[in-house]
Amino acid sequence: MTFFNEQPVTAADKTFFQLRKDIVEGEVASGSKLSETELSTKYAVSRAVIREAINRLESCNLVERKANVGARVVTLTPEGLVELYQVRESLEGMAARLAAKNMTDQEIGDLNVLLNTHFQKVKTGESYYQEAGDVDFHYRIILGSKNKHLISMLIDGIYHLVRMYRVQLGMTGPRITTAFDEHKNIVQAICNRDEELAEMLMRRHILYSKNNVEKKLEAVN
Amino acid sequence: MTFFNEQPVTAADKTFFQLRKDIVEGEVASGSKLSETELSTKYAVSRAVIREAINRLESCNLVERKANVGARVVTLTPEGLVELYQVRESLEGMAARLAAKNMTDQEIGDLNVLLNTHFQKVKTGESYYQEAGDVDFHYRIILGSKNKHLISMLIDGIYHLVRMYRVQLGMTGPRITTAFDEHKNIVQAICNRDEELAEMLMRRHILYSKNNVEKKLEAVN
DNA sequence: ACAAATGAGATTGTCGACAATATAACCTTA
DNA sequence: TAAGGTTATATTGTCGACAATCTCATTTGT
Repeated sequence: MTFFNEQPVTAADKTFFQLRKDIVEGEVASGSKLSETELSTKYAVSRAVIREAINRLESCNLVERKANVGARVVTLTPEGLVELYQVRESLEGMAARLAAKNMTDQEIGDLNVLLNTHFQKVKTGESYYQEAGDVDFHYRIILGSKNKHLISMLIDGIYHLVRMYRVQLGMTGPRITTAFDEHKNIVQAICNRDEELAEMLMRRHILYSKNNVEKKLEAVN
Repeated sequence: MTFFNEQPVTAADKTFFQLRKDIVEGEVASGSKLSETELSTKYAVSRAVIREAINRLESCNLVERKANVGARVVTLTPEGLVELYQVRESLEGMAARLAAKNMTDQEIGDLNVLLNTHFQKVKTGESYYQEAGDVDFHYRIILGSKNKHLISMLIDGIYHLVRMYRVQLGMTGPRITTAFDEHKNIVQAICNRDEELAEMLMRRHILYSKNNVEKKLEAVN
């Protein structure tokens, strides 16, 4: 998976990545306050570095900040999850449309290869698919859109929040084979350069995914 | 117009707003370098404040930053404009869909009132409509979606860049009366709680708008 | 007893100085 | 002369200290 090729260069980068990881994986609790002095001792950097990291986390929608008061990790709610999937439906639908238009034949070929490797794993019953595989599939289509803003909004803007919901609410269940078929149909539409269909199928795919996630959410509560 | 109710509280806020205004309106040239020391003397604040402002501007897609090198104001290109409108089509389409679902009857009533005042101004030939009126219309529907991420992405994320294109490429021409009719139909769909149609009409509206803007862009070059 | 005012403590916001890095001019050498 | 290395300069990154603001407990007055 060629996902996280972003590599830190400054101390603020490292701190940002580390803090983001800790938040997404729940090591820093959802809803908890982010004290600048406390974090600066914990991560052994100055407050200026922490402040920059927190600012970037705010851009990712992972923390909320109030002037002269401070920053808190976002709280996860069913409503928030629904809103997130609504945005995903919209943006990733458009991404699929643009991918059908802009991906090279080479890239589409690679996508088919990826799908085949997933198919092998699904057949042998490996559970690898759901997490990394699904992410990788969506990631490639997003990049395939070749739209800078779309890519930035999805990858930098909401992907980590989606992952935070998945990790912290334990959304790593099945829905493997059906999701695989949906992926296959989306790729087929992209192969055919059918923008309209690619968008529609991607939107449905995310809608199904949302319904599935909501069902699990109800089961938990 | 109740657009900019955001009011600065810290020095970083003020500097951010001022710098954003200067960039959008072209006072700070597109593509120019943002020197931290230079700006700190110009705006009479410390470099820390400037750095925070620049970080926020990066989140708005108004400047691009490279580690250890610095920040530059984004350059405006025809391709960038197309990408921006593609994202708008996607997000504002979804906003219209959600507005048809989530706006209160009161809010829809207010929207109709707004439309009527615009109609009066269009009839008497005032050009006020295009700029502020169009913005206000879209703004209300975005807020009407009641979706936090959608609102944040559109208002904080891309609106100012859209405005930067409009101002600097002189996109303040006609397309008044036809756009008005499109607005009217969108509101009608929202009145009828027809989510499907509201989204479709909004997407078309933005598509037309994009084509119109592109035509002007060609005329300029 | 309750509400508003006051003050102590802690947290965020801002600042100037220093360290690390990139850019560009200059020098060296083939 | 051109290519490569080196130094000088300027810019960004990081730090600790101080100022401004908020929070909350205590006090004060009715």
